[in-house]
Amino acid sequence: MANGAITIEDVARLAGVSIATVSRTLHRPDIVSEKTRKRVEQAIEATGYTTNAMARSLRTMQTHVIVVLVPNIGNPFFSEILLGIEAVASAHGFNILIGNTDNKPEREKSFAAYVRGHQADGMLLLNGHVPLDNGGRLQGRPAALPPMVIMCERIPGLSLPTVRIDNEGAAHLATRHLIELGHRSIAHIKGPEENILTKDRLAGYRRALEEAGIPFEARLVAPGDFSIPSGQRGVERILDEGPRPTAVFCSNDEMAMGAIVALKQRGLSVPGDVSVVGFDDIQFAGSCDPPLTTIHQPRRHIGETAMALMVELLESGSVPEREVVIETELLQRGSSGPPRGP
Amino acid sequence: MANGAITIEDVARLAGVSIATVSRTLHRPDIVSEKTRKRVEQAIEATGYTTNAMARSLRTMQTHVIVVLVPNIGNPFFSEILLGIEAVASAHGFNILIGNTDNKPEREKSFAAYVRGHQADGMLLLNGHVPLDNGGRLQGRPAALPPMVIMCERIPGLSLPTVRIDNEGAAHLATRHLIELGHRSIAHIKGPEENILTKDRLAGYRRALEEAGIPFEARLVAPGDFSIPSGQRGVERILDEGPRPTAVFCSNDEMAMGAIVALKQRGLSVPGDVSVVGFDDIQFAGSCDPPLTTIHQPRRHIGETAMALMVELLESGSVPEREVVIETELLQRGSSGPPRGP
DNA sequence: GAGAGAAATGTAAAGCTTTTCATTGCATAT
DNA sequence: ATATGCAATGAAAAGCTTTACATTTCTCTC
Repeated sequence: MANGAITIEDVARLAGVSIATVSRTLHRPDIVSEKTRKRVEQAIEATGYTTNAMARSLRTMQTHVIVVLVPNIGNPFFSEILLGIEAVASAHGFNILIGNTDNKPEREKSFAAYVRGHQADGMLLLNGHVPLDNGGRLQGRPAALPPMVIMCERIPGLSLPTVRIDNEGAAHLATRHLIELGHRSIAHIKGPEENILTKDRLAGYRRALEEAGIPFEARLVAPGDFSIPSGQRGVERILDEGPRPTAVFCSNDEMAMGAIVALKQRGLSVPGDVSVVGFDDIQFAGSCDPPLTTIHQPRRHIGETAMALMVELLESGSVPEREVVIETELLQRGSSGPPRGP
Repeated sequence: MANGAITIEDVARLAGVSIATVSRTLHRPDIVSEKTRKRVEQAIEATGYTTNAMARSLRTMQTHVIVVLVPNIGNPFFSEILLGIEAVASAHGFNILIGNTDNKPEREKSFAAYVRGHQADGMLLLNGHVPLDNGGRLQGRPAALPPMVIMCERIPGLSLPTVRIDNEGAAHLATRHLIELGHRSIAHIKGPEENILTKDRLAGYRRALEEAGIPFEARLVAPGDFSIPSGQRGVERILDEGPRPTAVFCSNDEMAMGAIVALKQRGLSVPGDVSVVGFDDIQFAGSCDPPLTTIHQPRRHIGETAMALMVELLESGSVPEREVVIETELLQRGSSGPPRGP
């Protein structure tokens, strides 16, 4: 950096006091006399001093930085959660370091090292798995886990504070909505195979069918990967393979938008011929044509809650082994309606 | 933190060497004998040691962290630029700290303090203005600016390395595209008033009209704020105020999508009655109905270029006073076509 | 086998802050 | 005037690393 950096010593010299007094003026102004405080403040102003955060962190063992592990910042779903995290973080004097993992284990580990290397106080996990290596250690660390809060996906077999939505319940709600409209042949486009979200949402879909006495048909379930094109492909596959369903429940909104594109391309109307329901309520869900019926996740709120839990965890030191389940909501918009009469 | 932290000293003791040797084993393994290196590596493995990044940073005066100031991470436009930054950063061993400013000066300053406080080596500015206070000092700092690279918007009167696209030229291209299709009455929906992007794109629009001998009509220019609803309002206002234009060039894609919604609501077809052209090529531009004709900005590439410039800046120490202009491209999709014949 | 030179290792300082403990200064009470 | 106590300040250690310089150990040559 080589910038003749201004240190606390420079300020002390200019103010004619010891460095301890400068530190106190900054940290606990009440215990320093008014006269010297003024002098010190002037000196700080004159020199343009700001405390070297590294040195402070080294001394206090606190960085006030929280790492957030995100699979993909490009995904607007995550970015709104980040806004919620940000808001609470900055209100409590924390900064967040966003770790874009791309689902690559080596990237996850590199960010986990951040916490281990004392560059961050804790970690928020939006990626659905803890960066643990075989020995049950976090990237080589014995036993004690750093402060962590799991977000959005259940991680089985690990008791860490968790914030999540009831994916199974919400999927059940979405599917029941279609059933109540009168649909009996309801397709589903899944998310990526290993994903827990995928499993939970599929389970909710199946339970709703079951409860309504509708037999589950494997033919009506297409694989997907949460992308728009995979939604298109999913619909095409289902249409090609048998009689047309009257509704499709997609595991996220992007795929639902892809599904609508594919249906339109085949000359089918939405919701006239086929109803489509998504999941997430992303930004464009209300503005596409037709506006998408979907499950609204209060993303901002999820982020806020998780960060609040982290702050509590850091301040109390204790680990509140708690699971917060955030309420979701079905937004009924234009893409779903009753099936065409017989 | 209170985690009986493992320090370099613990490793040294276990390996029976001095801490200097441990440090060297980590830093310059070539200058330590094979035998001791093995012993040290074993001790590191056994203790699960990782170097305390704060202490290292304090010593080396380098953090390998770059702050990126973003107005709004929620905006997918920015998030893809971030991916580009991320990619180059991690390839060079840097981490990025995303500073979501919400366009609030106090937040910008708080992140600028990060650089001043030696918690970051440099700053990438996506927000269009440098967090300078009156005295021409960066948040109180005299003279020397920290390493900064400006992205996406020109900042007048400041000679810092810049990466941007040619907004005026791209807007000109988009407008000329409509003119070449045969349109003569072309509306424009602007971005936020103070924004430089707004001005540049408006200028490009005007130049294209001028070159084609089409008189500029203030009536055909509506204000906007880059949001979907503002695009809707813009179109409604133009339609309400006079004869219908046959095309609309919007200053970004969100507003273009809003414009399409509003046109459809009025029973107008796109592009049959009115052509719409956007700007940015956001993720959903290709999947909406009709697919949006727009200016493609290679966002990832922009991010990569800027971060590469930053790395160069940090490594060479010199400030390459350079302006890189990234090429844009007109993507002709379904939302634009020739005007209906007379 | 001695000595020179190179290689390997150790010692200690520096980087900047916070904080404990000690000291100074002052006011009040005796 | 002296003692007592409190408020304000200072000196110095600690936090962990890197690295310049000093020292030791080794290798090779004569």
